Amino acid sequence: MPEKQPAPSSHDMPQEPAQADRFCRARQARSATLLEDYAELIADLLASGGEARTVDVARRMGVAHATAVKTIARLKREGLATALPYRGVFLTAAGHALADRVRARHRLVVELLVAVGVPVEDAEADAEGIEHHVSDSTLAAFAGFLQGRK
Amino acid sequence: MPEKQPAPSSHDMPQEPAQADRFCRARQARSATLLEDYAELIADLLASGGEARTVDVARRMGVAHATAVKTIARLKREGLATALPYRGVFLTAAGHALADRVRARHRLVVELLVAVGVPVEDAEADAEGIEHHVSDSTLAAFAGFLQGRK
DNA sequence: GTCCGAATATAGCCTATGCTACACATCCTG
DNA sequence: CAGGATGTGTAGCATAGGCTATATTCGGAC
Repeated sequence: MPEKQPAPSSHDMPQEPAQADRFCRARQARSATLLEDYAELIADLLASGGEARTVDVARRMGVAHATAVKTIARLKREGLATALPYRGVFLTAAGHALADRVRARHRLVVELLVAVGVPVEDAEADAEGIEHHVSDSTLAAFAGFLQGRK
Repeated sequence: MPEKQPAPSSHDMPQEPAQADRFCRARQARSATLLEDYAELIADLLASGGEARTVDVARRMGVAHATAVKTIARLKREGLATALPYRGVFLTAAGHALADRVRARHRLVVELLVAVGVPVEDAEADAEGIEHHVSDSTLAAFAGFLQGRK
């Protein structure tokens, strides 16, 4: 048995278990993404208009309303939201807490991007995807960096 | 008909179509993520070991080998890879091009994160998720920022 | 050359996330 | 207060991306 030779490594690669970990974490972040986005959006709608209608949520997410209904059902299942039939959607305490965390993260990511020279519009758009993959450590570094250049 | 009043806006919200666009783009990026990651990993394996075995791909992605087989089938379907049964996996020209783009993006993201103070380990981990959401505009800004502080 | 273990592939199942089409409620208008 | 527009919910379908369990094939040891 060739005893797993480390390969002719003409080119560095990360250690295998560390790499698998990274991908697993990225996958997990991806699956949390949707609920986070919905929670944030619903919180924004509640704050700005007083109510969150499924049709508004759907329009703003850019999906069919049936899709929004299903995702809201999942939010309810996970204890993040409540809704009575034909009334709007509301967030539980947990839902609000999640939305607050996500929003803070989003703002910081946008600020950081802008600080390094990304146009505001692009920063907003990219932040929508990036925010879900920013670890606490990275977030802290962002805050420190922004602080330092004020 | 109340003519869609802009809502008591106690709190700013993005324009609705722009926001939907952002979410759509984020969703699209998310669905491209997997293929990009696989292409990059396979390219790395080919470069460092000379061959990419499905078992290695699976181990490094942190998934069951059956999952890797399925995703590789999708790569083939999309014209990014080729594979003969029981031989390794190879990338087409398109696959290599994709891998190169992804790799360049990955490196730049890591560099940027490190430059603003993120520990290398965390930068590597977060970049795995972030890289798929960085637009060309943002990428260019990153490059400019790094250039400027050299 | 045969046989066994490792690698590979297939099959079948599950959940998440989209969609369209259809059914039912609500509410505003006249 | 009747009726239609609009909002809401349900049903059924598709694909992506996980998994486990079960073949198959390959390749090296003997």
